[in-house]
Amino acid sequence: MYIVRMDKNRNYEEAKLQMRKGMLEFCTLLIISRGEVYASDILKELKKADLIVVEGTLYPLLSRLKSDGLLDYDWKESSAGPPRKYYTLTANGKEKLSQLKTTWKSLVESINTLIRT
Amino acid sequence: MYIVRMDKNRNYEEAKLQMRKGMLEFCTLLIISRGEVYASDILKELKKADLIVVEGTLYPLLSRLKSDGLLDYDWKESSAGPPRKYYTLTANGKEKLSQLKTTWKSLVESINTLIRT
DNA sequence: GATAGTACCTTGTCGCACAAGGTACCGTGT
DNA sequence: ACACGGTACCTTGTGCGACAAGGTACTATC
Repeated sequence: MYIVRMDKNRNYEEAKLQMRKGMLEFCTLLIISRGEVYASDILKELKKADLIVVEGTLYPLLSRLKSDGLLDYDWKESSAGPPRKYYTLTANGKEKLSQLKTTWKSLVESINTLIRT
Repeated sequence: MYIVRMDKNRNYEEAKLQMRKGMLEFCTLLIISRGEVYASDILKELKKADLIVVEGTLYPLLSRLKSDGLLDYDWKESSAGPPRKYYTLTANGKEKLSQLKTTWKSLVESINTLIRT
């Protein structure tokens, strides 16, 4: 006898309609899609985009994305310091990102319409 | 002897750097700025913009904005049904909205740059 | 005076962003 | 050899807010 959990907040079909919640996720995927990066790189990029994030936010997010199968990582040694986790998008991650891009565009469209009216 | 609460999450100076959290707030202010509306009107408009919201989300939000001095309301009778609360922006609300518009534009800029790169 | 429609609001749950703190690896200086 | 400063990973505890579900109250119609 199994109990089926709906896992509401990981429902990616509905995520389409909740873009505001996924901003950070979207940007993170976006940054990773541009090339292998590790956590500190991502933090730097997010800050450039005025999306303030701290480690305590980013690491759990990366773990979530990993366990959702959107990300993968490889350990690579650093010339100075401990090894780093370099993240890449999986096929699912790319798929997801492309959906999010579409949603993003239509959200921007909608809000710009609101602003102009 | 008073205890001073910092009330972290109502700090509107920092809100500039946390746009993603304020999407819903932003859109709500935007909608109200276009003319007197009541809750159901706002819900309809938000849904048009693909920002799914339910009553249980909107009412507390409106109360928060009211107690922050960004909104005001007047009771008006309806031709059919109970009276309605029609919301308007206060001076502070207009000020806040104009800040948020600026932040929104620069956020869109940043993300579009990320997308293009 | 029941029902249907509209409108406002509250309660309980859960995920997430954050602050703060913790572990571990590496090279350099003494 | 070992203490340190720098880097990188991760966890724990707190509070807010989005949501689902349920509740109150007013109006008109049958």
